[in-house]
Amino acid sequence: MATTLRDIAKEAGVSICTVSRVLNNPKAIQVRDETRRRVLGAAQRLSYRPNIMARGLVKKRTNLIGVVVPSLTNSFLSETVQGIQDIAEELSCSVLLYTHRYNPAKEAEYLQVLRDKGVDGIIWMPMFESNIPLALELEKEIPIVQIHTAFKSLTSPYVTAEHEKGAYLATEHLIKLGHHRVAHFGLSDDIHGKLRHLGYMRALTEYQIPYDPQLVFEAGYDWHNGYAAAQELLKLPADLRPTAVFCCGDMTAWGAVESFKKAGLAVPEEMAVVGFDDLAIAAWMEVPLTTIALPKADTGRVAMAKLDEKIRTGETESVCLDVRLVIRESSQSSRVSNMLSQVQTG
Amino acid sequence: MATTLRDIAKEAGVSICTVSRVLNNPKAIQVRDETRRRVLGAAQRLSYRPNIMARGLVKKRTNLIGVVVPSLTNSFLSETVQGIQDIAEELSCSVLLYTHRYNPAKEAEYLQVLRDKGVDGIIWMPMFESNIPLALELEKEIPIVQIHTAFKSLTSPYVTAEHEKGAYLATEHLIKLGHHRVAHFGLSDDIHGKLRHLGYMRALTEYQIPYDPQLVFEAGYDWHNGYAAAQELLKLPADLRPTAVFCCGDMTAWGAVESFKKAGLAVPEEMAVVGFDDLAIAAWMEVPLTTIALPKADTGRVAMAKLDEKIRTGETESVCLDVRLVIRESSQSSRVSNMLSQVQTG
DNA sequence: TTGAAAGCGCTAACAG
DNA sequence: CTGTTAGCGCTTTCAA
Repeated sequence: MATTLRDIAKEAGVSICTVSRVLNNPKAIQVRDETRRRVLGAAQRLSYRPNIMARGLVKKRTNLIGVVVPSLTNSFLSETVQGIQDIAEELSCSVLLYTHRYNPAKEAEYLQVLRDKGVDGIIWMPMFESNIPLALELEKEIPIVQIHTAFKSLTSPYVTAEHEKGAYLATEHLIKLGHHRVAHFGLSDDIHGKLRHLGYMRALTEYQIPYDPQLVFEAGYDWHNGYAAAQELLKLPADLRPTAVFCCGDMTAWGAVESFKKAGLAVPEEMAVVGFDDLAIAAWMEVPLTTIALPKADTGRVAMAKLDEKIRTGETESVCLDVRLVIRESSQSSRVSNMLSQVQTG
Repeated sequence: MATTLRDIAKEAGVSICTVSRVLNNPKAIQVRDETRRRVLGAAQRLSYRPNIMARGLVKKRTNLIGVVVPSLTNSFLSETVQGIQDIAEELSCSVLLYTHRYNPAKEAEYLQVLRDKGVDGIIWMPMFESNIPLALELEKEIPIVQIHTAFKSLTSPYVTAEHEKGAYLATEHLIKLGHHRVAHFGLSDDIHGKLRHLGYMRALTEYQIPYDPQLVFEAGYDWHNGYAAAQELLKLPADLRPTAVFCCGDMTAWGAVESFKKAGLAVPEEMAVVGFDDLAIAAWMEVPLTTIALPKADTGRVAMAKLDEKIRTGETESVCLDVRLVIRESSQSSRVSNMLSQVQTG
């Protein structure tokens, strides 16, 4: 059986409460040195470890936070979770992790389970509007921070990123490279997809390039989606074919690149491709991928810090983190990029 | 404030203990129907949710398990964790996740924290021998299941996979394809690396191919390692150059393939490549990668099931899960593979 | 069929 | 400086 305060008290010949005092106030003033030494010695000898549940029961604080995300089999989210963990550790707080795999009922269930477990707070990537009522209920009882996306009808703070701006930067980059027919592979029924599409549109507008709906292809975030969309694109008559495509994600872009290569199109010479996310693979592709770097781990880190603030002070601000255009070779030949970098450094 | 048993008791006009009885024994015999109804009604009305910590305190059971792995930014491990979660959910048990990022001190710390938190059991991917003494101590107090690799000096059961056999199958596959000079990119100071190297050696021996140390290159599991090892390999004089290489991981293989392509070598025609792991990317590469499929999610699922068994019965067996050769195009041209499949189906 | 009472291990006033 | 007391929310004998 684990040793308890009582055991130490007996061993040290003091009261339980004195033991508690010694153990909790690292530099306590209110304990005689001699006593302190005895207690510490006994604790050491009996290799005492506090019972977190008992402590939690009385302090109403578990040092446990819950995380609810759709999945981990997605390097994007796993990096975010990693970021959460990093800060959680600094705050010596543990992470209870739940992945609902895009199942609305599970998302709801996990949120509730987390509340029941008595976690101090929840970091949540909201996916289903159907769970808004539940979330409204929960956020009254427990601090919540939304990540990556946010239901604005909740009062809980969020940590997101400039998706729209990222899409704008990506598209602008292609336009500045001289492309006039820029396609977009993306999703129209998804929050991030919509924002990225919006950024794409804004760039076209600002650079006075007419919007051609034929150049927008529905495609999700998987490799296969990109591959398929590229196949569709290649069916366009030669004179309508775009010379560049902005993809909603790096995996999509990768699939597209493979598809283009298979069709005999050189990337970037005959088809420039830009992705979104800046996953590790972007740098490893045969033609390294130009993309938009999203704050993956940072989102997690900031969210955890905000949650902590919210738990302690009851308040915290939302933030929208910045994104960055990462220029590699899939959008331009290295000759061009060398010229560009000379211009920049010159 | 959350509603407690006391609130319900008052609302229903019964004792706290009766409430507890009703709520815990779904089909209890020992409560009058009328009473049961009143209690259930009150619980409903007050939207009661049990306080897990209080319950845990008295039952000495938290329905919490701990998972300690090196990292999540690794699709291999994130799939395993996903597998653990799947079964954990069925057992309605939550997962406390810790990633130590290959830091021995943290691994030790997390293991202890987990014990302190009062988790019912731990699933652990052991990484550092320096933590064996601690583990020996811990396994006396709390059920532990090792995954992916195992310290045999612990009595804790493990769930691993046939790495040696996988390496054997990969190498054998290349040999059967007619390759006589098969290189190996791998790690010599890592458990999995050693096993894979062993399997490679065994295949050579069984097929009476002399072992040439010049063909073994030290390379870790990252893309860059494969890329670098391939560069080294290409420095060999033409007559010594191997025609095939078995890599210790899919990322390594990917890096190698890119390196070969950049050097003008066609894969698989001039250089056959086989990986290990069967990550999602293996199927997406320009030349889909032949590889060894490891039970990633299954390892997690089985481990969680075993841990549960161990928690409940005190005993459970170790297992070594099987692996599978997945033949794609990086090891053989599609003509050959077509011929092969005809042979198989004919 | 129900309730009273003890206690899980810990913290936190309040006295001494 | 230290001990006494009460209680967190729940389960669980043991009686009634």
